[in-house]
Amino acid sequence: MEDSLKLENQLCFPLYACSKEVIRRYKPILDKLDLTYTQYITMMVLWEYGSINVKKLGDMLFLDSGTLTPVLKKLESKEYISRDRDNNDERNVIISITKKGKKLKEDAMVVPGEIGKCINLSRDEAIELYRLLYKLLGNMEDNDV
Amino acid sequence: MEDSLKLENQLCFPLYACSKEVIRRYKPILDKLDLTYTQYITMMVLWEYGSINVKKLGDMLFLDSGTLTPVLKKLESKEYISRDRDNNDERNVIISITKKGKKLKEDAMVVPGEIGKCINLSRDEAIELYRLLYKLLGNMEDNDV
DNA sequence: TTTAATTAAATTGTATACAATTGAATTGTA
DNA sequence: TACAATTCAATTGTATACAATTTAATTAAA
Repeated sequence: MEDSLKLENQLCFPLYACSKEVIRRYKPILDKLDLTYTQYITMMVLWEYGSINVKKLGDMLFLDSGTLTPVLKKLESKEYISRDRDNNDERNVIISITKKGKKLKEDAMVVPGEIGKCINLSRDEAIELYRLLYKLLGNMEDNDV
Repeated sequence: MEDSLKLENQLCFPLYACSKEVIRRYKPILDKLDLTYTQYITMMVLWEYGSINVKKLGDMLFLDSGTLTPVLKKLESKEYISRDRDNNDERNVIISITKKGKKLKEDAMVVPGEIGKCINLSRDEAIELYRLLYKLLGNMEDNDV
């Protein structure tokens, strides 16, 4: 294939560009909550589960401890979460949401709606995009193990 | 919406996760060429156009000079590109591919095929994903200006 | 035509990302 | 039970990303 190295013929590039551009759209919205995007998706897991250890959190977010540790320390300093060693297995650190962290969810409720405004895909398209992304994600995980 | 803040209900998150995972798949392949992903997509533009200024390159790659300057200095140190002020407008810096940079393309020809192996979408699905990503990207650019 | 506004690249500061390594805890096994 | 292998979080080192600022060059406007 002569053109296989053209930027416009890549599937990965629009994926990469789209991801960054969407996250850029999050910034002004999340700034009001004093959260970064990484902190926001971390809080999302905590809003849903209340507490979870770093390993499982990393599996969910596709992030390793090298990335998560500083993010979690930051969220701890903002008093949205607490970090404690697991007494049953001291290797694990359990992250738990605080009262202040739970309260933050109320302010965050507006975020998905705000982001939705700049997505501009039809409902069917959004569903199809979602399906394809998770299919791709699943395929790649299989090749891992 | 009660569940609008659940991770699994986000469209952005699989976009973000997918982008990172695919780029992670590039790493062992690009390591052989001693290129990072950002350096690789930069070289892609240069392989196609030969020379381009930093502003236009940034528009194409969705990257600003804060990101590009160090990437370009690195590629310059590897002698794949040269950086020169534009004599017609000294504000611009023109990036040009070198002989060594052109030669690198031969080795890079295998990359798209290697990546293709871990994508595992049907041809129709890949085309549809590509379409949706560029549609989303286009929509967001409109809301910019 | 002198000054004001704009533009482009570089710089600065903050926040990811991730590979590789380290150190402590736990598990598996001889 | 000892000890090797594994696991987890943290650390280290490198490379992005991007907002905001700075500096130099160019363009617009009074």
